Amino acid sequence: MTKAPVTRNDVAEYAGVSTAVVSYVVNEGPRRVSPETRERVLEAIRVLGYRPNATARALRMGTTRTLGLITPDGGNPLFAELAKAIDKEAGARGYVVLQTSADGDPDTEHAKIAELLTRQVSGLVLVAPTEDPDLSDVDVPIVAINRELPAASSVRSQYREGARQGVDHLIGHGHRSVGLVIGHSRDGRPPERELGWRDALEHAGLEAGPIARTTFSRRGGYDAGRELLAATNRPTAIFASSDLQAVGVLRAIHEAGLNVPDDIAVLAFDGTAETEYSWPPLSVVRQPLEQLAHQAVTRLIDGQDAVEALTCPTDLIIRRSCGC
Amino acid sequence: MTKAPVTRNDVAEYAGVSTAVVSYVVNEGPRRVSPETRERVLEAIRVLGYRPNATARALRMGTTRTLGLITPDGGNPLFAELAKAIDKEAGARGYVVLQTSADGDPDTEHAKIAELLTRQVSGLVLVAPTEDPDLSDVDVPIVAINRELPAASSVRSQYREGARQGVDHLIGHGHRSVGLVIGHSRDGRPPERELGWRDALEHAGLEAGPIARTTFSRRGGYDAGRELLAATNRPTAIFASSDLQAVGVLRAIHEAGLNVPDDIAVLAFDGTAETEYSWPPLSVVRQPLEQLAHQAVTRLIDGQDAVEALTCPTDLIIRRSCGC
DNA sequence: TTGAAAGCGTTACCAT
DNA sequence: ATGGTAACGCTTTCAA
Repeated sequence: MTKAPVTRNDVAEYAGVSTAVVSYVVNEGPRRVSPETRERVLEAIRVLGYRPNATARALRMGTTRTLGLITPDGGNPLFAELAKAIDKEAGARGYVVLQTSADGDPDTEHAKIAELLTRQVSGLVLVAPTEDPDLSDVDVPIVAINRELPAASSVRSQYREGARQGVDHLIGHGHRSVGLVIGHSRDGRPPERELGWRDALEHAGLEAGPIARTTFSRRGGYDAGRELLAATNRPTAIFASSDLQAVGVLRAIHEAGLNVPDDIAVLAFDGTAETEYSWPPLSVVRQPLEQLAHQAVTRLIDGQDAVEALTCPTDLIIRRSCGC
Repeated sequence: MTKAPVTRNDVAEYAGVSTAVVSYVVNEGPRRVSPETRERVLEAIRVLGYRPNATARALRMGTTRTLGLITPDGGNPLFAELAKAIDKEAGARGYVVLQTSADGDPDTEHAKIAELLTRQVSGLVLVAPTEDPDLSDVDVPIVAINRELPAASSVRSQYREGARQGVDHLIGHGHRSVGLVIGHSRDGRPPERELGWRDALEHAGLEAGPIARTTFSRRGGYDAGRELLAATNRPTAIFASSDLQAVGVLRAIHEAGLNVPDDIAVLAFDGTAETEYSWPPLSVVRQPLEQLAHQAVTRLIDGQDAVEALTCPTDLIIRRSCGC
């Protein structure tokens, strides 16, 4: 259980070589090692159960090969799925990820960033939404996902285009009034998804339907759903800007004794696994989480200084809630 | 963006003291420092933007204050919520957590364990279910959550008692036939939750209802649900051993045009957030994730060698799917 | 109260 | 092809 750790010194001694040689065989470089010596070292490593100490290596090399990931809430399925994708990408590159939640609180996020920097992460992934943190003294590459950060690279889903495509689809079903459930604007400007919703309506010559602004949560969606249902101009379709909200909307509709999609159609943005088994299964505009993860990790590790935002197209997934 | 890192040496120089003194003030020990010197050092730290290098510290101290966490699937809400709870507990103790998924694959889990050990984690949390890994050369404390591991401490939800309580509740509603949706047995023995289900039935003098064995997934639950509905002895209530499965069961029932709970009652084990907004909201036996997390982290950090299993009681949460 | 220096496990340069 | 060794940034003992 708690044996004394085997160091590279022990291996060298056992194999009758210098520590440098052990290093050469462990790292397959930078110098060649004769086959027989190599074999001896390998044998020593096996016998002794030697495991290289990544901490010492990191100190020496100046890189931990560790990524830091901060999401607003690790318990949120969207962020959990994103995190999983990031871990997978990182793992494929020999990186490991320190994941933590900021609880949507700027101070907490700031503290977490500091902690991760102290831990010498090689790069930082910051996921929306939280207020912009102070990044002035950050000395590692950062990429923001679904979030615009001054002086940080950013990778995003095409919120606006995706939303528009989703709402277009709803309109295609003949709906003339499409309600919107969306979060509160963070920076005073209307959120991208709201813009996409407007784009679609406008293009179809329709009036903007009722809007319910609420939190990005199931509960928020539920409240918003009730609000929309109670409105004098009750919409015949609802576009929810997140899965969580959509699920809440669904509950509100069920409670009202209404049917989805016959009485009201629903379409959600995000497309986490949960939506596939809601009742009815939700048609969604799916965020390309794997792509976002891939791009983010690639940028961080390969250090494309490209600070310009990269946007990834979403995917319209048709299920039952839209009326297809 | 990429400035040269400020070391403790720079601080010492700037403050006109030795590096030892800087250490004393940063760590508030082990020696006292005169107020004015201390102030100079603090000032230097502030001006220079010095951030201690945790890697070097870890090397010197022999501990990284980092926990490793391996779940079968970080995208699974249950594990995501557990991970969040663990991160919170760890964070409160100044620890940070390296989280990764094993995809339910023993080889992957083994590889991840090796990677984390190389990273010198101070402790390892292994979450069920995967086949037992080889832990022989692990030299850090391990705690298994909801999983029995030879030579590892373990913290678990009271599966059997919780299941029994849930099924008892169903029986209390007058159900005489309670079906079971459960995973495949991993070690040949019947799973705890199945035992609990049997306990309740037996105690009530009821026959064991139909059982559908499937995967721990929404899809698995859906298939199992259809199976149970098609059975000649269709049960009037179903106990699902996980949220994911319950959600699948719900879908199968809806598709069959049946009503929950009027035609069939459903009760699930786990109690993740998703169940609160399913339709209808699921009554659940909730796993005490925060407690599990707290106990696991405490054991790891404080190193209670107590290898005996600790079990935490579950919580019966009544919502609508049981018929209350 | 403060400073010098050893040493944690590596890597890689410079010798040999 | 291999060995000796300095250095990475830090903590802490020992001396002053």
